[in-house]
Amino acid sequence: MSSIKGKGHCRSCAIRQMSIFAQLPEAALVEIQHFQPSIIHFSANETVYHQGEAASCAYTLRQGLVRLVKTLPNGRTQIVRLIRAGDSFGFDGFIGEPYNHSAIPLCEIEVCRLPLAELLALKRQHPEIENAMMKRWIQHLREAEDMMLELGAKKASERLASFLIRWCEPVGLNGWIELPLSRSEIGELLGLTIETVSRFISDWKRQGWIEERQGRIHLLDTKQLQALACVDD
Amino acid sequence: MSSIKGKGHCRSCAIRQMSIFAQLPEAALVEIQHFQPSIIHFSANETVYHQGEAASCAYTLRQGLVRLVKTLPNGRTQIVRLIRAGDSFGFDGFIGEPYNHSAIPLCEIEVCRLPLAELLALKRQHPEIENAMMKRWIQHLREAEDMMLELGAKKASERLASFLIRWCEPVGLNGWIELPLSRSEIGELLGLTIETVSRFISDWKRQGWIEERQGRIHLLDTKQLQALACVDD
DNA sequence: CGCAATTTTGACCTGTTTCAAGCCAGGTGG
DNA sequence: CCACCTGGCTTGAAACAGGTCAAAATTGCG
Repeated sequence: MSSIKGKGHCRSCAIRQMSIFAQLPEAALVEIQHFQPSIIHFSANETVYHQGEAASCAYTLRQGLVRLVKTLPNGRTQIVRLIRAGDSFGFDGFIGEPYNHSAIPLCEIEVCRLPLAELLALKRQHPEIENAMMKRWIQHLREAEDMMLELGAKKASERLASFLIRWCEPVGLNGWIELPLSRSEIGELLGLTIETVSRFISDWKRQGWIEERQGRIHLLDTKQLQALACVDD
Repeated sequence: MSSIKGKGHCRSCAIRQMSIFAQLPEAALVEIQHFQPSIIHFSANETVYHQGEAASCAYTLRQGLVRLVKTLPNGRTQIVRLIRAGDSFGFDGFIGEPYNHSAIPLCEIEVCRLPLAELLALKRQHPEIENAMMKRWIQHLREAEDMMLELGAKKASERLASFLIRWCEPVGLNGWIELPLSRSEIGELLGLTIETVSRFISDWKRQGWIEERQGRIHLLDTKQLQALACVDD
């Protein structure tokens, strides 16, 4: 079950530097002490909010990984974005619309729940917040465009190679990194079946281009993957 | 060739009501008279800006239709958004990034070119502009998510039916409406080949579900199309 | 150890692309 | 005014990528 762990305080927040409140000056942090969003824990697959629900809060992810998923009436699904610590999501209420997707944790997570009304007021008063939110929306729009290119113009192996390269970027392309997505979740993200994902990964392991141990992955031959991936620009 | 037609004046702009300046009070319009963006004409397929170019201006479309296209190094392309009159595009410069896509007119167009530096200043001074831009970004993000679902989770016929229904919505689903996209442009948008698009459209014409004359289209049996489309919610 | 869940693999099938003609409408020039 | 050309659209046949279904292998876990 989800559990409220108490109230958050921006002043002492460990991940504030990664959030939309990063640029707020110390003075402002004192000033907005009345703003105490709830800190909430969710376990894996325990939905934070459902597609279609009225959107009265946005969320900032403090720990873990969340997938934003859209579902078709016939049950087919598509992951439209992965959320990492520091990222915020669920702003549909700002335009008076219900949530456009469901938010489902990939593992145990901790979020900071931000009532939109209060957030709106803060945003008005502090241009730094305003600005940070704007930048993130534009960035997300760019990422969404990139993803549409992946889904619309690339083949299975190209999408998968490109995904692995992007995923491993933080470790410079030659270290081990956690891959907390199951085969079927990778499939949901890339518009492929679990079998297709598994086949290519197995094949590339046999080729010696990647290796995997206990949910961690390591790219050995990025040249080959890069070539497969149809990398843009 | 593109041609500059002069300077725009928000006060007398015919499409201001549809733009991000819609909510500005009359008083503000007088106040910002120094803001005179260029009005520019482009002919069909004459690129407004290229993917990768430094982004120093955003644009508001005054007339016509624009496609935002991403291109892979191997030449494959994907239309990531269609822009209609009143819509703005090309804000990548706000986060210091080059354009993430190319903007190419589908027909003769007229745009209002907004220098980002000036727009940023206006946005700071006038919360109405700020707010209107925010709403549009959120809306575009939602539409992008919808499109990812289309591309990732739907079959060819489902994508096409769903596209036609959305396109014809403005005329209440039983009038004639302009369809200024060629088969190959529809394909680029939906991640399909021109042949696949043509086959389904021809088939549905034979079934008597749609008709088409001189670039205009008319849905006769929306029930059937709706069923095909896997309509969400 | 033994069970359940996930992943892998194989065989087969289907939807979509690819390649190749043919068609049709609109525009041009003889 | 008509033959011709051009570009977009349609249609068919064959190839192929990826999906589906089913079974086996592996992994994680109590």
